[in-house]
Amino acid sequence: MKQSKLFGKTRKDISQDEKSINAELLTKAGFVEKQMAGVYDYLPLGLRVLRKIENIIREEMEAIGGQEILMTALQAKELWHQTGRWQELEPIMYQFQDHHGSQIGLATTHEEVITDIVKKHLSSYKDLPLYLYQIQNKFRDEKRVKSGLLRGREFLMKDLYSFHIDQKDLDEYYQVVYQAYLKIFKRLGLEAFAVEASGGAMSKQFSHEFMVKTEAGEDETVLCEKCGWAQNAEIAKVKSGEQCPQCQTIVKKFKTVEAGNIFRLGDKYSRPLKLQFTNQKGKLQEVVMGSYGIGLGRVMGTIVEASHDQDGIIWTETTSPYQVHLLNLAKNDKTQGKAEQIYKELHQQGLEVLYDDRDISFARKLKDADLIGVYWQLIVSDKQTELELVKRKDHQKILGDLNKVLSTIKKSVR
RNA sequence: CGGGGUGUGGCGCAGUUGGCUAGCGCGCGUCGUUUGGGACGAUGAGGCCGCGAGUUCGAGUCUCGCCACCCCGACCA
Repeated sequence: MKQSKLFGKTRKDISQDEKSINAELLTKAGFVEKQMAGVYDYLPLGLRVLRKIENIIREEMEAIGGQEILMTALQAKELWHQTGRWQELEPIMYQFQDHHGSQIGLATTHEEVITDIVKKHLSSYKDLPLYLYQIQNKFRDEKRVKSGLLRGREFLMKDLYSFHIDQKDLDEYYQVVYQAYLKIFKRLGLEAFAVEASGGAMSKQFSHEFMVKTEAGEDETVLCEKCGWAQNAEIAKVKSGEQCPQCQTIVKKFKTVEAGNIFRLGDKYSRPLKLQFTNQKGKLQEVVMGSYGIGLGRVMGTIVEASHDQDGIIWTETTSPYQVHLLNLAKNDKTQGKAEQIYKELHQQGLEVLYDDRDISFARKLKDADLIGVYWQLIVSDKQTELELVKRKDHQKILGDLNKVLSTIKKSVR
């Protein structure tokens, strides 16, 4: 992609009202644009990152047997009435009347709908277990939005729902998802750890939250840095400064962001909505359910919070909007041609390249590149005869010819 | 839900006790000089001062009424 054609410019100044680091950097770098408080548009760079996050999550969902579907955001009151959540969620659900006088709600979550859909296609124990997921927008009329992408009113979320014949089967799959989640966050380049939490409005049974350490976080977690034991500070029996119940190390309290969560729902939804199946003995029985979420925008915001410096964002290898940011600092024609050639070559090698071909000063190119935060920066210039490959993460520099550069990048990508 | 604040070129902001032609920075256009860490000069385009009413010789500025938005706190993924 030639940067001269890229939609979305970097900006030096943005509104002083924007307090969060993630929204500030993402806006300055041209990844997102705020439409309203807690509602963000994604520009080309931002969407590329979102897609990368999405693809990693999708791959891991498929790997544990998930089948992707897409449910509606518009939902009728009737369905929600049956579980009692039309009233329960009234404070955060967008509810309104359409021109026919029907009561409609925008989905805050999809347990009711998925249960209703599955009911139409599930009848026997032979149909179980079943794993369905979607990546779709959720709407929540938060009393107070804040922290940029970390708490929005419209946000993209991956939600997986599982259906089982009994609690035992759910418990086993719960562990599978647990491991898949750890893998997802690892692939995203985030250091996440699972903490025990109460199920909140979703479930009465124990659940887990996947937390990432950052000052921008709204949650507090008691964590043992040695063995990884952790609990949500709200329900933790062990307090900061006390000994870890597993390894006796002193535990500490950290601010964290909840990037994902998993719940055992049991029959909370299958009972009121009558999602039943015929068991081996020919009798009707309630399906046992689980639900598992990850907020994609929140993940994106969390990466920025957890990985940036004074100059800008530092994307992780797998979430960087492009793999390489090629910077043309040349002014004479010969080097200009060299940059063009390298751009074509990298492209042929199958690498995603953002090529800064703009006719502006070198200083602005470097500033912009640091702000945008692509994982690798590749600099072509008159002064330096060799190519300069810079890892944005630690400013580690590698000088060499194109072959050396290519092998370094490819080795890093694996 | 409580508290605080803001609406002025595309963006960020200033605008005094009401006063004359509404400014500054960034960005954008043109020309020239520059080129390894946000270069410089010249020149140009771009405004229903949130909306409505009122006071006044005169309103961005004062009064009243709307509308919209933002930040902080409690709460919540």
